[in-house]
Amino acid sequence: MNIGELARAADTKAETIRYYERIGLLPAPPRTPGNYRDYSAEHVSRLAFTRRARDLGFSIDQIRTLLDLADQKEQSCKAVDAIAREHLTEVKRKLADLGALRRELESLIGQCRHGTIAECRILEALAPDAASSARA
Amino acid sequence: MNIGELARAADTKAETIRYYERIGLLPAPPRTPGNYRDYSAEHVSRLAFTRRARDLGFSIDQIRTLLDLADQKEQSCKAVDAIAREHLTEVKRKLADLGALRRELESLIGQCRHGTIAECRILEALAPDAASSARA
DNA sequence: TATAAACCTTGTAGTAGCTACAAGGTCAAG
DNA sequence: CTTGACCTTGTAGCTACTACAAGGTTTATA
Repeated sequence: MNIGELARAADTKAETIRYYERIGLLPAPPRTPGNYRDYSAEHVSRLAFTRRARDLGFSIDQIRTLLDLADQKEQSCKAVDAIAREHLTEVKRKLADLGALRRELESLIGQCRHGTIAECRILEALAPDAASSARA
Repeated sequence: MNIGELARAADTKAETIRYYERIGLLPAPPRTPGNYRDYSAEHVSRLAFTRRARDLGFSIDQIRTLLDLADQKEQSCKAVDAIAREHLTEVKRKLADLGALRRELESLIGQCRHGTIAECRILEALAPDAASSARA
């Protein structure tokens, strides 16, 4: 299976696959006589795992660790759980930040009086102490 | 006022200020005889505006436009309002995405049975069709 | 058999928004 | 007059790709 076929199988781009190989996330496959990469089913599942984890927002480094862990069948899954929880915490933090941001933006927009730039409340609100740039 | 003072005044790093100058976001100030940048109050408020807008998640390009608009006092503030609304829409989209992500992660973590890697539900759930990498 | 289209190869540079150096110049204090 | 804290430029690094250029391979068709 060549790189284009793998790309279609795992819903990725060929360039991304080469990138993953370069950074050591996906093992380099054997080559055909014509120097094409020749992938197996193992590559497909490893790449599919990676893509799914990326969709869920795990970083490349976290995925690298997860893939390493996945190969140690006898170990406890504590470390896996820890990575997932760590990521969840991060997602919750971002949610809180974005929620606050949303409220701020809505308040900003709510102040618009549809007048001229000179009396624009949005620009005023953006200039914290509003010394000059929006009023000078 | 030199770059360090401006940095403290606008809660930024000197390197960031130089970067903003390089990309044309902050106008290049005059220089002292010793070739130090020499900033005025106008620079402080422009930078403060920029930082505030960055904190609210506006892109550098959006800020560039906002700063341009802020100088056209007679124009209507429609364009300003449009940029803010566009950004709010984007923030809402991200909130929805992150919310969905959070639910997925919570469900993932809720499945953990604290056993071995071989029976790890998190890893299983991450491998979409779970062909081999997590089970082979 | 020729040739063109559709693939593949490598390497490099670009994206956003900074941040972190290195190697050197300037300035204020003691 | 030296020490240390500043400043200068230029370049490379960060994340996770994406896009291209210049060339080689394979496959289909005329």
